[in-house]
Amino acid sequence: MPKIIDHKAHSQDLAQRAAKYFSDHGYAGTSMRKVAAYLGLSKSALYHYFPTKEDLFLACTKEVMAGFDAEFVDLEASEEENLARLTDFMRKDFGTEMALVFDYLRGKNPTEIAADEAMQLSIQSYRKVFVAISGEERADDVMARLFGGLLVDYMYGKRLLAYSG
Amino acid sequence: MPKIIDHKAHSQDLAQRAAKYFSDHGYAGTSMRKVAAYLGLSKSALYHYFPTKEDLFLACTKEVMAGFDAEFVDLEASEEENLARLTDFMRKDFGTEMALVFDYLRGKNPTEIAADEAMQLSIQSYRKVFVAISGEERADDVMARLFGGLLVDYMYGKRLLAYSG
DNA sequence: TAGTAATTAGACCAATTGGACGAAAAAAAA
DNA sequence: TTTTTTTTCGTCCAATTGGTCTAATTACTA
Repeated sequence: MPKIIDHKAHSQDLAQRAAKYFSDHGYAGTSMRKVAAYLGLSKSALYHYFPTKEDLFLACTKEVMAGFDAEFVDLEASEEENLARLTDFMRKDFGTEMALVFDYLRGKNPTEIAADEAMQLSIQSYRKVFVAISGEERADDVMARLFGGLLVDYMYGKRLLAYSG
Repeated sequence: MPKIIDHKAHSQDLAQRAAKYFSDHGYAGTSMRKVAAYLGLSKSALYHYFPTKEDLFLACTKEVMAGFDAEFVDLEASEEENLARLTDFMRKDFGTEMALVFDYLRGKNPTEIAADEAMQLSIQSYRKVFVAISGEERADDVMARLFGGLLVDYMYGKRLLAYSG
């Protein structure tokens, strides 16, 4: 009956690519027309996969927040080496991803954030990586230090504080 | 000749209040009409003070980024106490202020950020406070840890990592 | 009181927005 | 081939956008 396309897989692919546009332009700065053009399809086709703009945005944040993997850690390597690799990996998209996160959390109060499934899933999957690298006890502290280093570096526009390889 | 109003002081007051609206709604999500209504004046009046939307936004970021003072530090108190007070103070508006910063930096590359006067002025004024609290040598590290703690706490929706009073 | 300049209000404009809709095109099943 | 269902396209709409312009209002000076 249908065309060959795997609807779900195609949706995820679109959402993943659309995430870049959202984080580059912000939620309100992104129009369905423009993101459709960016993805190379018509507005109607985009609406076929995502009934509303918010549906698309939520799919995007899910894709971004999910795309992180505890297999990243190299058990052979030292903590230093692992943190340096992780830092380099995260630095690439830190600005755009944080912009997306702040857009997503905008207007939510702490209670709502704590209850937000996507956000909590995301940060827990980050945490797992730090537990694997630095152990349960020091994980939170190391995570805060690395995020903070990236944040301050981002605002400086320089590599200064974050570990690096 | 004019009405009594001090044009410059009035502008700054408007910008300071408008900053809240911008960080709550994002740049593209803020319309001149709505922010004018929020400020309690007409759109034309707002345009009288800020010729374009971008002028208003820049004035807002300047107000927010400038509003930080090295006199915050209590030389009598311990480092712990100073950091706890600073954390509590920054936690209040951390989400909205970071949202504004990320909106401001959106699309800029590291070189442009490093060359951006407002951003560099802002982070240096932060840094001064940390130098006063923890000394020149440890200032950057402590700053990164505190920012990171606030960031992770914000994403958790809980007080967990940041120092607190 | 009359004059003058800063301030405000409201109508107006072209462009863009999110979304709805019906019809065309594509590809599988019969 | 014919049917059926998914995917795509282009058009249309009311609402909102940033910004301009003219007219009214204000509060000071003379």
